[in-house]
Amino acid sequence: MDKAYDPKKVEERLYAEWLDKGYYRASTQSDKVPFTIVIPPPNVTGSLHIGHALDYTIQDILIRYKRMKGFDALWVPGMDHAGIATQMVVERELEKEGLSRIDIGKEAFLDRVWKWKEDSGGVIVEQLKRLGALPDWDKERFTLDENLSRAVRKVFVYLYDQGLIYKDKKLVNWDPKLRTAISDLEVEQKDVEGSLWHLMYPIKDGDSEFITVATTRPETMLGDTAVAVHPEDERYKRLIGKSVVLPLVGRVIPIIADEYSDPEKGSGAVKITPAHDFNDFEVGKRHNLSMINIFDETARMNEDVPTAYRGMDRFQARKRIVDDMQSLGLLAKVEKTSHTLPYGDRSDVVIEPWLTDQWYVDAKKLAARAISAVEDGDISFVPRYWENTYFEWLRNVEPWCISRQLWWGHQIPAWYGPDGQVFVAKSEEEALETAKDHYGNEVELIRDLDVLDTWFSSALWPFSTLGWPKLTPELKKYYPTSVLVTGFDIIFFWVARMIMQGIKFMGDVPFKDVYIHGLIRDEKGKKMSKTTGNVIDPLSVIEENGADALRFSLCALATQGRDIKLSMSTIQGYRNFINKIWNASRFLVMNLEGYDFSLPFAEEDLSNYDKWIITKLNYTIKEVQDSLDYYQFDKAASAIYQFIWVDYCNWYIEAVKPELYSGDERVKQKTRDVLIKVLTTSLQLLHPIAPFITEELYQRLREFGVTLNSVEGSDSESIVKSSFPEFNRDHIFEHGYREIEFVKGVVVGIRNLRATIRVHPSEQVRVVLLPENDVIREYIESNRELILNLATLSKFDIANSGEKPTRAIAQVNPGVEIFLPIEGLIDIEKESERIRREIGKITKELERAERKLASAGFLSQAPEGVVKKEKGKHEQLSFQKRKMLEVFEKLQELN
RNA sequence: GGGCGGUUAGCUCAGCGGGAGAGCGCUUGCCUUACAAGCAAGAUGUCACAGGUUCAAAUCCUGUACCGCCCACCA
Repeated sequence: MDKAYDPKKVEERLYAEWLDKGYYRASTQSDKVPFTIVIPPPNVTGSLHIGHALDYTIQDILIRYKRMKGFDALWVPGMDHAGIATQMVVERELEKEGLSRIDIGKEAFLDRVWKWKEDSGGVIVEQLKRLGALPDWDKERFTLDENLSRAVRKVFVYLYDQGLIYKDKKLVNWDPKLRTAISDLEVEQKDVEGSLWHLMYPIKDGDSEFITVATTRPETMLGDTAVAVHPEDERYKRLIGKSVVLPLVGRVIPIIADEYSDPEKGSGAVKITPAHDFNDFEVGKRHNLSMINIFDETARMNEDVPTAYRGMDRFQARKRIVDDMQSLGLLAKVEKTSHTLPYGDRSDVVIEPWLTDQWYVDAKKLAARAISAVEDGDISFVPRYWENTYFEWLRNVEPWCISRQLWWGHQIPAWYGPDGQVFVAKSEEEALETAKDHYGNEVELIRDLDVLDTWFSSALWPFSTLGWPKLTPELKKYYPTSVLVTGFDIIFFWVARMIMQGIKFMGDVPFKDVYIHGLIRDEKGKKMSKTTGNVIDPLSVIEENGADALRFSLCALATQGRDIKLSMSTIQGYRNFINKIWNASRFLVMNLEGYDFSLPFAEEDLSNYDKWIITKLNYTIKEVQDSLDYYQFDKAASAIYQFIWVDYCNWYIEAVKPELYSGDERVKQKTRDVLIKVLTTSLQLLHPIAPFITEELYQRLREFGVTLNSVEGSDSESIVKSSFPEFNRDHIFEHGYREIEFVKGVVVGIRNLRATIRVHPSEQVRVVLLPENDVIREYIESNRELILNLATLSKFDIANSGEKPTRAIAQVNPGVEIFLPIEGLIDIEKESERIRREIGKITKELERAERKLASAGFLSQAPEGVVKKEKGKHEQLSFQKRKMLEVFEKLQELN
């Protein structure tokens, strides 16, 4: 074996093998209990970033874990067509050729998109493989697949028939760059510095009288149809009912009274532009105001504004209007102000409220059951506090605008007759059929040009990927899925909508748990972004350190309820851990030559440290299982890390080396067996997190005859299919465990003394141990060899009380005094300082124990076990303190 | 304006009613035949602050401060 682990020599080969052998497959034929995850489908335009890496690593860990636990584990992979994102990519491509989608037309454009998808879309799928993720590739889905599209149409028609989807003409968030409506969720509020312009509107027939309104968007004045004041506002009461002449336009518009007008804000009078402001729209409806649209779809001034401004961009028009108002002397003042503006999350341009016909989902009606599903515990969020966020949003949910004026996506299944009558149907044939009935004769229909919001189809993902609307065996077996793993940023976009649709169409929740992980940030806590240049690219991390190191890092950092700060040095630390396992295995392999696995050993052959490591292993198994069952990935990782590195490598292997090199074949046999058993079990515990190295090492050990049981039976050919270790109460050896823990303390004590006087490791020293009682004397006696070996001593003496060495440095452990006699001079000052510090520490703890034991309340009200423990602690501490004081006195005598 | 999360070692974070922990970093000594991507030993804390509950509080409650996020509003 190489001296260091080289992931490059391993990962690609093993992944190909897993594919080849079909380990990823779930099967409806199997009678195992299903465990299902559907992947949050990445955009077809996407490439793997570190956030994906976290999301998929967690899912792969769960799937691999459950598969080993004997579940029929299904992980459905797939991609999202990502309407806007994909259309933008292809449009940019066209732009380079000097073309626009309008130039080539819809048909040709869609052909281009599909071609793009075939050629360069979906690279993320290949990258998933680099990560070691092993979903069921046979079940890969795409949101525009025929069956998924069928599901979309069926859902649309059904909801339409129930009145839960409807068409409405009102203000929407209009993205003038993408030229489409977007939903509330796709609007980002940003703080910006702007101006507040106070405009003077002349009162009609008023003697050069003006009313002043304030606005941050002066260009919208061209669409003003009223000025509103508060009915109780004394300043303006007398003007109510009068009119103003809208400057630049000349339109006469009324001054109306409406509670919406806030006397505290601006001038107290507010211009009303019903076609371009959500609040004004409401005011307009209340007062029957006309709605004058002044923008075209790109937010340029249209034909309904004075000639001077026609065709102007909105910001150009703004400047011009302000200038014109100023020259007319109608600009009262300009204030600097900071306010928030709506931006499109994709286009990053300012959104305009625009009056259009759009399709809406009545989300409020669907929300009720989605709320109760979580309230009733049919779905649990992990961590739980996300439920509040979920409730808050759903309880105040607004109609969901689902139509998009794009080309790439699911075209809305609605057709219009000659008179504008709408026919919603699953197919054109059906629509024609219905239309024929309606009109009494055959007519031509025109299909709605809009497509659906991408999230409309992803909301169906948990059941559409399993075959719905067909009642497939997959749908029956794997729905509802077990857990959804995702980030908090799409709780509204996706999670809530899946729950609404799942309950509506399947009559059951789409998943039982929702594990919400944090966002990955850079080491300083900043969001990673390409423009800041602080991104960690998972693929180059894999290239440098291997997929296992990346996966283990992400797992170890995946604590609940916190964002993750990731740095390269952290990853390197875990890379070292992966390498450590490699070397421990290498050590074993070096000692396996000519070894016969067929010879069993009996439990009575086990030494106390065998029992100690087996006990530790069992506790670790329990810890790992419990942690994974409750999505505590960090705990699982650290339990394994601690066990393998500290317990197994640093203590057990070191303790066992002499036996391994001894001539006693029986002992050698036993030791190798324990070493191998513990290592392979550790590899299994680690496998869900670090699949490559564990498989590689298992394959190498198999060459020596090592085997693992598979979930189906004996001798698993791969660790992927091996059966996850189970906690075994019979393998908890309390006595041996405690004894070794004591011995470890003695060893550390001796090493500590050696380090204090800087004895060279190879230099042999004599040590005297003075046990407090016979039980401890026996412990020491029976572990003599172990102590000698681990503390690198040639011998030590066990003294009786009264036989303390006079010239020695000392250390007091619970139950035993440790002396290291010194030939030369002791640096009394330094040594005194060390002991003083020790005594100080002990004293502090002792005082606390004394205080507790002196409290009547504690003795009467604390549980018995706690009191007993406290007494034991007190006893130990007073022994340590007493003896340390003696040591200290002796030291002073030497002085 | 409403809500959520955080504040523990130099850094990153566990712990969430009964002995303040880990990793990294730091100090010291070691190339000890698995590993220097390593081994051994060590130092480091008003657990943000103020009250309260309790025999017992980093942990539970109330309030404050600061940091971060989400939602809503802004003429």
